[in-house]
Amino acid sequence: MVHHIPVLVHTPAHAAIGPVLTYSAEQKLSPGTLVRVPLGSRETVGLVWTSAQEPNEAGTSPSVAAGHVVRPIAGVLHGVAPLSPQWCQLVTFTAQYYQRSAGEVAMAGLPPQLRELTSQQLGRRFAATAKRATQQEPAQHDSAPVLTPQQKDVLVRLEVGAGPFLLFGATGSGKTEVYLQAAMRVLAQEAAAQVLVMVPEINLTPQLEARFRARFEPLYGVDSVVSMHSGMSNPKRLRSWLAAHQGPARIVLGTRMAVFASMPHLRLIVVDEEHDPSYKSSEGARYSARDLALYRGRLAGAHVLLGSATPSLESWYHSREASEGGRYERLLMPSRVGQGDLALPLVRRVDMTHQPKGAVFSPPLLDAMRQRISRGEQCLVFINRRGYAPVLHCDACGWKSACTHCSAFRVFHKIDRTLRCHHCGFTDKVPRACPECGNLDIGTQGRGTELVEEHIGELLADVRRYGSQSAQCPEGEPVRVARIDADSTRLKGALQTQMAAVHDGEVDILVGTQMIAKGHDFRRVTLVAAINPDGALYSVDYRAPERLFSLLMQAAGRAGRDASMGAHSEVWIQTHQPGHPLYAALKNYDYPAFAQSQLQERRQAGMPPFSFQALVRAEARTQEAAQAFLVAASDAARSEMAAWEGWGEILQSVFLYSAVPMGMQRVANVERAQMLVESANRGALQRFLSAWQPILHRSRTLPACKGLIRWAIDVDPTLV
DNA sequence: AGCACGCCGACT
DNA sequence: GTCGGCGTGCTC
Repeated sequence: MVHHIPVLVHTPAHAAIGPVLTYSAEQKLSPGTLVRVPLGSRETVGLVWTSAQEPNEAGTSPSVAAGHVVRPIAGVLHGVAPLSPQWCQLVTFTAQYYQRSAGEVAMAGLPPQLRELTSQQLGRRFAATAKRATQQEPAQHDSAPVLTPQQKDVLVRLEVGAGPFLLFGATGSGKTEVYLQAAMRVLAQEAAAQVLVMVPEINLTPQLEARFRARFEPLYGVDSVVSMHSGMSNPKRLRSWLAAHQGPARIVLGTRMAVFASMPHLRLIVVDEEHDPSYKSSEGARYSARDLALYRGRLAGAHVLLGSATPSLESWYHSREASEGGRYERLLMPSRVGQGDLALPLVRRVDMTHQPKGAVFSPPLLDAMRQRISRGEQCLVFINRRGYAPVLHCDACGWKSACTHCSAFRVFHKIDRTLRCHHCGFTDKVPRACPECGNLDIGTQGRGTELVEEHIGELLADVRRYGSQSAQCPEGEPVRVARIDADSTRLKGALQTQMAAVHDGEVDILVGTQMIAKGHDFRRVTLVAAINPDGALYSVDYRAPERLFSLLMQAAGRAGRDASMGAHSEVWIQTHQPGHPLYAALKNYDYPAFAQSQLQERRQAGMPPFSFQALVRAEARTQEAAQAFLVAASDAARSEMAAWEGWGEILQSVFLYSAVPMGMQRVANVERAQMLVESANRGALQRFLSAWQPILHRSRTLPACKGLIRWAIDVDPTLV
């Protein structure tokens, strides 16, 4: 008896190939089974799927396009249990909601090595994982600390409530301990229970992993805590995946990709720093791991706990009182552990309009830094651009260091005397003279981390440090400045090494980008300074203010983590807008006030969460082709759908904006354009997008669109 | 997405 | 004379 088997393979949504392929097999195969199938001239891994077709008179056999020969399955990946119906449902939902093919989503959610290994190799891996799990070595277990009343209260509410929960907790209020104990309770309640914990960045996984390992490995054995992120080698990733899929992994820690981890007994999902933009994928299926976590939680009957000191406006809005329509339960942890409310650093705003013109560091800030350093305390300096100066320019002829491939300026890196494009990577030596007119006197514009590092070293060259460890040096020691940014941490492990140096007190001033605001606690830092954060106040990106607020709150959390120093810690903001409401709210650490004003603006402007958006992006050889494609596709949508029965209402509620060049119009000689689609009704937007997909695909071939390279739909986009 | 087939420029 | 660029088209 030959059966027809529906199979998903890795193909994009708009490929000419069907979303589900049909193969033949001797035996019936249940959905979720991994198989090897021939595809064209190659063999690839596929996933047995449930037929999307209506059952016909012959049963449930899926339809095959006329004239196609059905090829037999090459083999089954024995040893790997089928993916659960729930996991398949998560794939289906993701594909539908984010307008991609189920095959693409499914295969992207599986470890890459699954596609490369043979059935036998996998079988061996499978056995190895199972064996490791049985070799449990008892180890000293890290006992849980005494909880604050706030933490206890939150844990009780987690147990009695249904969720989803939004844990609104100040930096340092002990959110991680809540995650640990919530996980502990879930695991204790049910023999096979599993917990998924997500963090926004790879950098944050090692320290979290260490804490979870110390707490759970002694109780649940080796492999009971595994990580999943893109920085791992493929074999390690497969090992973690198998451990989660088979059950020995009780805790999975990871970045956004971990939301697709196969966890048959998932009971709790934690999304730490839930507001972080990294949860939104920016390539392939552009999913939001936070949103998918909520969906998956509902599907699996698992509790979902979102945590943040500065929640996303969406989550904040959804956690309003249930009587006002809120859907999440808001849990509060306002104060820092063991220190009371007094321990939050004082926020000082320096009015730069009253400071010497062009000063990078205002005199009062410099004085404050001098004092701290001479006492042996540390300072953190934030600047949002890496490199020495964002632009090089010639006064004589007006030449600027534009990138020849992108609509951006190339950044001057003094360290290796290069001009580098941060968008396409195009790099060459800094010219000695202006390339246009030969003028020898070319200057810099703006400032980056390298310049600030150099500059602060010079300004404080005379300061001597009399820390406790330099007692043997009565004259004191010179100031040591370090810089941490994407350039200084390019090498593997460099970030850890540099952070360790700061912890060990080998650095007095740390200059860096946002990178240093996240995760790491610096016990001896008592002053945090934002040199020039105003840019976000005028940005075209309507989410820039909330990102700035969140960054500054996180930065403030870096200061005064040590109880003895907390009392006099300070956050300095150099600004030309000292009266701006954002800074006023920050001064009081009043996120609710900030969120309320932002939500009010969003409501008035009809922006998310009061509307739903999608963006179609097009990339082409020329800007004209990119826009022509978008215009053609939207014209076709309007004219074709108008004739469809029952679509009047949908078309009326979906608004198509005009095609415009993207903010970064050209990258690596590719022109980019976008078109915003908006609706107050999520369902209408969804139905429109699904129906639009084939029209978009067809528009590609129009003569006016010659030169189009690719296009993609981005649902709930973050950049507008 | 892969991978093959296919038609035009600089090298052994 | 070949190697190799990536443009178009196909895969159950």
